[in-house]
Amino acid sequence: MNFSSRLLQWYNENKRDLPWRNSSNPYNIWLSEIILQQTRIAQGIEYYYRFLEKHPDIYSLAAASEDEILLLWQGLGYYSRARNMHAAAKIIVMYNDGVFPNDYHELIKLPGVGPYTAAAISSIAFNIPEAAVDGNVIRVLARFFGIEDPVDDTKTIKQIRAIASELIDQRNPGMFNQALMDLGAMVCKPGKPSCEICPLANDCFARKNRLERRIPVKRPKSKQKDRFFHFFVLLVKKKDVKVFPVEKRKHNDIWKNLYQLPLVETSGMELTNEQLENINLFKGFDYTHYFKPTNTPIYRFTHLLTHQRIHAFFRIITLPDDFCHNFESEAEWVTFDEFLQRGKPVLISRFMEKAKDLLE
DNA sequence: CATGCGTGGCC
DNA sequence: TGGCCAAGCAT
Repeated sequence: MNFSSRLLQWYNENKRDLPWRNSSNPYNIWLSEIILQQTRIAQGIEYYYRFLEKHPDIYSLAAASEDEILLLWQGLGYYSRARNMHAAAKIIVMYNDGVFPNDYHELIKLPGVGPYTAAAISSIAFNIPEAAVDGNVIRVLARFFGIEDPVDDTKTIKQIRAIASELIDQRNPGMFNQALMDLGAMVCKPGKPSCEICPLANDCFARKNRLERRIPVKRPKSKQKDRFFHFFVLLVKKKDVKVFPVEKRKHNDIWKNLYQLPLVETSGMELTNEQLENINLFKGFDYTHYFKPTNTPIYRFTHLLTHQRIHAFFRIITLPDDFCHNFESEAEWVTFDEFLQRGKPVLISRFMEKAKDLLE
């Protein structure tokens, strides 16, 4: 039996029962593919249900606000996926009458849709023979064919795409692509591949040469950077209701367009009086009149990202009831419950839970 | 084209 | 514990 036949037979007997596999609706397929980019199924599956329930079709998604979509996406990470997906929905509704593009070259024009996702939608939803090459496929084919160049190199990925295009089953491209990915996820795993149950093991270069643990080869990773974030809850009591200002992150940095508390970023742990002037909100307001950084209780969190280690310090500052917030500011004042309805980084959510009693 | 973008699970 | 990894993409 050839590569494709062995693979498809294995898939037929071992495939996972995943919710989007019960659908051929391109909207559902697209949604699942965006959610699963760089994300484990176990983490993404609840979000898939949540999105479909709230926005069962592309018109519903396109009509939503970006804030609402980011709240739905909260906790899933890589938030540009949510922003791009929402933008793509608007484009499809506005310029294509809500009809999902059924062509690889049209699909890849959509924001958030790259070579992998365009091929996945093409093959799974429209039965077009485009090879969907993700991390799983790269690992399987690198091992099978003994490709020892770094797989995070664009050249190597292109090479593997070309190989996959030769191998793909012309009759069942969607099934072929998903089979290769399932094999990578369930059998040809990164750490300990289960070669003894692999349908391709007999002809696998890495298996034959005992290189399963050496392939795929990866380039050394860049170092983690330390960043120091000082967040402030500027608490004001209005008629027995506690409110505080929040702001939207707008610059091109982590968590773009998510909400946060007023922030000062410093180069080290310490926060000086002078640096308080860097708080974006209420320029010209003398914070030091109300508190000293050194004697205010601090809630500390360390938040790990792929390339950054965020050292976060949260301070709750109580301002007088008659505090006049008549300063130049883009701040919005919210209650604890209102803030829960804004899309936030997990770091902020963790703090909010910890400080719940003090803030509501 | 190298780099940055989140979060959680695993050992 | 800390490093690796997970259905990539944009710039």
